[in-house]
Amino acid sequence: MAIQSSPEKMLPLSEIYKFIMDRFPYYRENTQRWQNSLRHNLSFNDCFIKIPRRPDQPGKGSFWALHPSCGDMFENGSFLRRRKRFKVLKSDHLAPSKPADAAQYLQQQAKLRLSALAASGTHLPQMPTAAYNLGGVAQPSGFKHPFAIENIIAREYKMPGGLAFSAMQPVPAAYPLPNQLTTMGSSLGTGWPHVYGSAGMIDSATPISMASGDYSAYGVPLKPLCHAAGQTLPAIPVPIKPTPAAVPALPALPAPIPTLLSNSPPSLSPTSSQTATSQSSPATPSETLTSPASALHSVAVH
DNA sequence: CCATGTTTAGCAGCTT
DNA sequence: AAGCTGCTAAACATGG
Repeated sequence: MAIQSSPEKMLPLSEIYKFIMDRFPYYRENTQRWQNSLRHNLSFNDCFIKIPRRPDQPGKGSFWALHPSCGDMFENGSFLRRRKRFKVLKSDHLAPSKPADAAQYLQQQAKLRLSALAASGTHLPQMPTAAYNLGGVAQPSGFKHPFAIENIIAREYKMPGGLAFSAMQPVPAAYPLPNQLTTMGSSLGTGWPHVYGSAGMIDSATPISMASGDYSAYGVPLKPLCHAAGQTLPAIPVPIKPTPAAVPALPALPAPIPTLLSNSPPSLSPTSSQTATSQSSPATPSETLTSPASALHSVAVH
């Protein structure tokens, strides 16, 4: 999420930390645990690649980006669980494989995107590193996917099926919606559609039309959300299951806090496949704060 | 020194 | 049941 929401589709570790903590109060605690996990996942997963800093970007550590070919990795647009393990193939010639190439590629694409934005008169991000719109930016389209991050983190989310739940703090989110990640990636022939697809919003005033029939009674898309034009659209945190009760990390919070990428309790996220399919009883607030386990889409290899 | 990055390991839950 | 996935812990290396 953090990487994808950044203007250049790459972020230093510290910015990823910041992104997570800004959005998900749960992760303002026990930082050592999940940050270690995050680092582990970044290095361990082939879907994350390191982009060396340019000389004019002094600082510690590299930038992290998504591998060009990992676009189809997540199922149904959910960040919760990968469709399959992403492994870099030797035969993957469509996308840059060396970090240096990837860096050049990213920067090139970012320029393309920016110039396209400029040409279209689209508002450009004022602060590149803060482009996850922490201040809250209205989405250009009226379409609000039920799984949209803004819906998930809205204080009150009403499930299509009528199940209401209270979500975390009203942190405005600007995580790209499906309509923002449409065609451009593929039109550029990048082989990195989910990364650069956001450029699609530049000139695509037409959102992906999502007929109501595309959703089940529980708000689960009957059609894959992220494979319009064969590409992966952004996903949102989806809880798999409730976690054992524990002391709430942030007792002051009025409501459960969705965890970043996975393991958030069912009550938190309408995007939960379990919520949508088999899980019917909402988790208690205490459950919601127990398992940080989440987010990071790691691949544990055994 | 501390943040960052890599690697190994173990456990739990889920999928096949 | 076996394999896979996700999370966490921990040790260690590296670099600003």
